[in-house]
Amino acid sequence: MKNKTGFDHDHLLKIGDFARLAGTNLRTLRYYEELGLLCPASRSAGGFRYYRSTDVNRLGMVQRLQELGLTLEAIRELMSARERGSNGGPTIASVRHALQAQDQLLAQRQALLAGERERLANALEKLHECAACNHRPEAANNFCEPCQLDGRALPRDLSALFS
Amino acid sequence: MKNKTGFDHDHLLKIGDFARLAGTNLRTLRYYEELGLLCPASRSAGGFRYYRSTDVNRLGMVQRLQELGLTLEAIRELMSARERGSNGGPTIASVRHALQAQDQLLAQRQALLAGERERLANALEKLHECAACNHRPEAANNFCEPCQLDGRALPRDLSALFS
DNA sequence: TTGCTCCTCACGTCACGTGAGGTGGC
DNA sequence: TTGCTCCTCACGTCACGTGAGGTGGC
Repeated sequence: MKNKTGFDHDHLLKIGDFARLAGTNLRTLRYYEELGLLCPASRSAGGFRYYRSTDVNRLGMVQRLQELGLTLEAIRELMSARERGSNGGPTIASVRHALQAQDQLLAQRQALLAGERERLANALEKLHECAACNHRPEAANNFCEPCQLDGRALPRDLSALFS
Repeated sequence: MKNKTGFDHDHLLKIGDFARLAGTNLRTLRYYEELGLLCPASRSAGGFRYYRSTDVNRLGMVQRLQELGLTLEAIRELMSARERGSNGGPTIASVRHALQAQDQLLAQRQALLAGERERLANALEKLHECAACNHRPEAANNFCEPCQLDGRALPRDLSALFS
């Protein structure tokens, strides 16, 4: 079960298999290793990277944090769980801190999205009124006469598309 | 009220003032013009860009769509409201379509975020159990003995941070 | 006229994409 | 041994960041 380098590669995946499992590609994995974000568990004598299958979970977290707009450097810091316990691994407290920080980011983003959807709904409602009106806003003025007279501003999301 | 180029620049903003108003910077505005995403309403004889203040709404929509991960090219297409009415402006139908497409993207993202928060909550709960246990998962095995015995896998979000 | 703002190159950066040319592993 | 996978450069791209050197506008 050991190869000639003396390292047991059972249960480890070559980069291609790991990439398929994780839904990413070779270039990205090599780049993440360069940044110290996700390193292979070992290398063969010929330089082949070998990954633990459980590291797909780590990669998944990186991907989800990227969707929130964090840079890879910020992600590395957030996931590094800086304090290390007596066994060399992260402490319970540091892991909790990292998870709570992520939850805060998610909650903030949720609030933004809810606000944006509400604005879109308002814009669509107003657009329904516009459909029954014989005026159209134009880029140059951003108001139609009827709305201008009663002081109702055009919703921003309509202004964005009519100009 | 007209300058020597014969163009009325009243109510128009120079790029710096527009950038401040919109919460962006000069380079970004020039780049968006290059892509045809947001063009100044006019130029002075000396080449100065002049923007309509209402175009901050258009820029805001670009920024919100960027946060959803769309490329600038995809944003340009989504906001171009391709069909144009008899007055040269976009039609009610094309604007409605663009707004509804955005709402779908937002709804999808909301669903993802809700799922992620649920997973984080599960991980934090499990972590609370771990705090009362004298084993710690390690990168090499991803399981502690007690959990391995009763077949409960480590939540992915914990695996991500313990390995 | 002074000073602040604007202009156009043009090179740098981040997070990869995409070959080129060569070698490892079952 | 064959063929598929992997390796390391290294240049390209997207969405800007950041000067350099020069000009416009009230």
